[in-house]
Amino acid sequence: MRQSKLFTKTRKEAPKDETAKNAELLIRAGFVHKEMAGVYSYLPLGHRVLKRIEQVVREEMDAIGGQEMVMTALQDKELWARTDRWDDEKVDNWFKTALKSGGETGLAITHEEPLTRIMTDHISSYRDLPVFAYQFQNKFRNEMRAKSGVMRGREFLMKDLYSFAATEEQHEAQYAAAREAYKRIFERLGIGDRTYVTFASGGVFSEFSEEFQTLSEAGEDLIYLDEKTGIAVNKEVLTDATLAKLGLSRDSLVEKKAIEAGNIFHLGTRFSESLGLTYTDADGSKKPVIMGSYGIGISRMLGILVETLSDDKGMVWPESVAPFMVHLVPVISNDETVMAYADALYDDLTKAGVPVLYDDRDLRAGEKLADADLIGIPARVVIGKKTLETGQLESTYRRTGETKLVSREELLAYTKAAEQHHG
RNA sequence: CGGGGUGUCGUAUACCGGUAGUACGUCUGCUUUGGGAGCAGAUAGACGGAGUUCAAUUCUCCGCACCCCGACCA
Repeated sequence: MRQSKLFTKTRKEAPKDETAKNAELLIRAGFVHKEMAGVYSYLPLGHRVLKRIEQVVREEMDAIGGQEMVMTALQDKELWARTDRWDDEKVDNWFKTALKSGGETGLAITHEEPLTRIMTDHISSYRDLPVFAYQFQNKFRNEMRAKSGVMRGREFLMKDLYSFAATEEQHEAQYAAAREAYKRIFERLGIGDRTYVTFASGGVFSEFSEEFQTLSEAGEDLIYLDEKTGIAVNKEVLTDATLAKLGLSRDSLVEKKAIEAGNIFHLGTRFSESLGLTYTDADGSKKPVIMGSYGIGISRMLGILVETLSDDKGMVWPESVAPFMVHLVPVISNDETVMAYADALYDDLTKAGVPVLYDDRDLRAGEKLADADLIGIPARVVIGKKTLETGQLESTYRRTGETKLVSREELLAYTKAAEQHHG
């Protein structure tokens, strides 16, 4: 992509009403636009990252047998009344609206109910189980207080996976598979080393749920981490009884701020029983389906990556989700030879399938380089007089700041390796 | 939802019951070109509605929006 054609622009200053680092940088770099508190539009660069995060998640969901689908945002009030999750007394963060034809609808806060009902059309025998189904879909939650930029929005993109099993063993296997898939996802997104499986409140369905908490000063949660074992406990369930159950001692725990990157739940038969999702077992008996649900906030992940991986110059995208792999920056834009060289290189790289952002704008070096640092593409290739003389490409890696001279072949090999390593 | 705070060009600010100014940014042109350069010109603002007043950005009231702390957060 030629940067001169990119409709978004960078800015030197963040809006005065943004204090969250993720929102400041994302807005300054033109990745997102704030519509109102907790509601953000995703502009081309932000959208590219979002799509790539989605792709990493999709691959891992597919790898465990997940079947992708997409459900509606508008919800049937009657359905939710059957599980007692429509009443404002029970669930207070619905966006509800009147239907012109009479009645009422609401925007989905989650999708256990509709999917369970859908499954009643398709699951009737133990032979139909197990099933994993997932989607990427906007969720709407009427939060009392939106904050932390894109990490706590009223409208946000979420991947939600649901599991349906015949037996407890089958369910445990599904749960374990999802848990492992989540670990791989956070690993691939570059935050595996600072993301911990954390015991948290299980809600009404089970004693505990497991959260994937990413350490960050911007975190809203407090977790207690046993650094030796890597086991963590959310403050909300930190009791002596819990610690005893987990074999942890208070003395070895350190308090850390963290952001919830994902959460996985055992749902038991709570939904299948109230919505009549049953199957006939081999012996002819009717049984409720055992369910689980597993969520990752995709748009929140964008914020987590900015919060945890950026530096004082700007964002630093991991290769797995970067909007482009290479930022091609000719630094003497009034030099025809330099620009011709850069043009040709841009064409070659593009033809070779390398996603390149080409800064063909007529600006001075300082501005281009500052923008490149802000946008955070993994490899920056600077074209200047030196390049013309040596034919070597001056590559700087955003994460390490390391600069080295490489050949075109080496640059291609790097992008390919990055592609492979991170999928 | 409880508490606190803020609304003046995009940002930071100034002044004031009487024509709203400055800096930076942004835009245009020229010069310049390896880390946000220079010159010239231009653009753009009082959150909204009532009220008081000859006159309101300024005072009063009512809204609205945004931010922060807490609570909440399948």
